[in-house]
Amino acid sequence: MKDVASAAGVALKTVSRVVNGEPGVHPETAERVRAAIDLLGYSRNESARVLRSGRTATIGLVIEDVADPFYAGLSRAVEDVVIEHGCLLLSGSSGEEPGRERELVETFCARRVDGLIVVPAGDDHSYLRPELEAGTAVVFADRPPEPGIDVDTVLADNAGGARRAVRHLLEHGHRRIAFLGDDPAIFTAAERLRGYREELGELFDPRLVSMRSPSAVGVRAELDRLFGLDDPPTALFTGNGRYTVTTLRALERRRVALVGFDDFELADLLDPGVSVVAQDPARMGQVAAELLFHRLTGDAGPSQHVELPVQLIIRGSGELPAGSI
Amino acid sequence: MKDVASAAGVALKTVSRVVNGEPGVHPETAERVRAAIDLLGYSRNESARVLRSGRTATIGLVIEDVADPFYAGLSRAVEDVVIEHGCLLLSGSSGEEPGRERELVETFCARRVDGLIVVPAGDDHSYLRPELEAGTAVVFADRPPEPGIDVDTVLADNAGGARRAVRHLLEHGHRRIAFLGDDPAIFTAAERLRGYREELGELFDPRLVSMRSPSAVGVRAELDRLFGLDDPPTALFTGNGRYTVTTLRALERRRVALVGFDDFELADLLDPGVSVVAQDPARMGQVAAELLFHRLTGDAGPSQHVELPVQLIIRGSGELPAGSI
DNA sequence: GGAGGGGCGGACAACGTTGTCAAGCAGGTG
DNA sequence: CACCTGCTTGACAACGTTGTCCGCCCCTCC
Repeated sequence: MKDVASAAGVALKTVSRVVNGEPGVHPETAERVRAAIDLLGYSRNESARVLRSGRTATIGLVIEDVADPFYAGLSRAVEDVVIEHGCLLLSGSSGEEPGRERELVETFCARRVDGLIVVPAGDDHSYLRPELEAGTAVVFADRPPEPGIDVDTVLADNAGGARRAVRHLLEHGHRRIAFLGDDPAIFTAAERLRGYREELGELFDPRLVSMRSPSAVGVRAELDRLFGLDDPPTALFTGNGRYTVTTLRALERRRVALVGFDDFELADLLDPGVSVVAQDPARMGQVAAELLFHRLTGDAGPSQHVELPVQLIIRGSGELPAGSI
Repeated sequence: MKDVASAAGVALKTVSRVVNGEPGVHPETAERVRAAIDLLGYSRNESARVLRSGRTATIGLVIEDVADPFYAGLSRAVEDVVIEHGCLLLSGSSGEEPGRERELVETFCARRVDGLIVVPAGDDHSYLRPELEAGTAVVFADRPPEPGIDVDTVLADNAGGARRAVRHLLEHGHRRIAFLGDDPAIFTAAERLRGYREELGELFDPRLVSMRSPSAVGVRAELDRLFGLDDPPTALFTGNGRYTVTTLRALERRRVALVGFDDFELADLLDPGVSVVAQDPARMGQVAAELLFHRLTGDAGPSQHVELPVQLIIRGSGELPAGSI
């Protein structure tokens, strides 16, 4: 900028004014400055600007894994809102490790991001307190923060979706419905289990529940166990997208009534099409980002908690009658 | 940092030394400084550090769309390498718009990223010249830069993959093989068309080629046109993952011999399983990031051009005989 | 006891930008 | 002609960090 100023024969500040489109610069002078800028290929140093102004125009996003379609969709939606507000997005995958989550958040904060969107991997968010007090805006998405932390949150209607899935299977005559889901330490998994249990009421049987991380081998073994029971399940409810796919693969084209949580590409092309309770990851990302920018533009009201609806999509697998194995 | 210094009763510089682990500080003093840091919840302002040192420890990634599984996989791999080097990742989706690509690159450069990985959307990369001269390291992935720009590049063996796919179909008795692909203005689409054409040799028939953006309606119409020909195709070769899925959907479970470029989740669960020529997006991201860090650690040799192999995966659809429609 | 040296701590400038404040200048008005 | 006003421009400090350089203190050795 100094070079531009001397090339244009003006003061530093005048160049700054031109670069920032501030008023009060003679059009002719501004033109001369712009010419010098082009000539020298100058581009403003954002680090210095940040240092001076305090605003980084950067948002941090911590998710579990960008390579997971759910989070990829969420990311893209967040990115669109962020760009629209003239900001950039720093993103990182926690890989479901609380330590990594914390590291990412702290690194983002050291870079003075204006706001954070976090899909938490762990339960302990006390490390966020100093940041919150320092005025960093934070929004949690998909999973809530630990109880003591009071920030804007966007969740899906996990329990309601599970109830809807189970009700659908009950309506098709099933009484023995198994649940295959993630470790209940994960909030969404626990919520879906709750919905499943509530909807089943007296039909609930703990032997029909299998919750662990979705390895192909593990799921296969669990299916063997379930179908080996005296009173085996006639229908399956799978607790997330990856679980649904792993289960379908383990079933090896056996036709079993099944409803999955989360939609996934090609669910409609399988035979039968896979009925699912669909979330809208893009909407979740969009809402989270909008809540964040609402805070950034000065809203200091009480924290908001948004619950997004889910939708049952009927494609065939959920409508198979009992006894079709 | 100033507050920490006065709280610990030392000079600014001493705090700086402790924070950076520089030698020459009495252990006891360092301990006092660390206590003050914890007490005040201090975290170093990276912007100021960048301003002073010039290194941002940030890499920019421009892709087409994070929500596309191919780029999501690539992103994740880039992210892993970047984190391993103690850096962060700024990413943005160009949405296949050259203007957006340019904007993203320029914004990243204004933030003084140490390096850039670009999946270009456009053909004109002259805007990169000043950045390259300014010493920003750049790697192109998936598609090459315009001819005049000489930078490290990672491409898949697009033409070879297409040849392999076509050869596979020829080996199964097909002589009328249609190609459905993206606009040949896109490098990868053009290369795949070239491979298709070369492998077919005299069997090549321009009426069997359909290249446009993959809308559901468009693909349906093209299939109608192709199958309405006097001498209709007996097999399809689809030019990328999205095209393959759109085509499968348009086929409405008609059984047609098909090989797709790009692997996709659930390809194995469809009936028949979809044979594909698979790229490895994670490997591409990893190689691109490693090339970049190689440059950043001082390699000034001639630009490198890596071609990644592709792999034919046989699952059933590519092995259907002619006349099975 | 004094000189020399090593270990440690501190003062200061600089990175590139922007906010504050004031100066210069032309034109209009009393 | 003096004064005021409004427009344009510029000088300077400050943001928080790090690199350079200097000085102090204590120890050791002569």
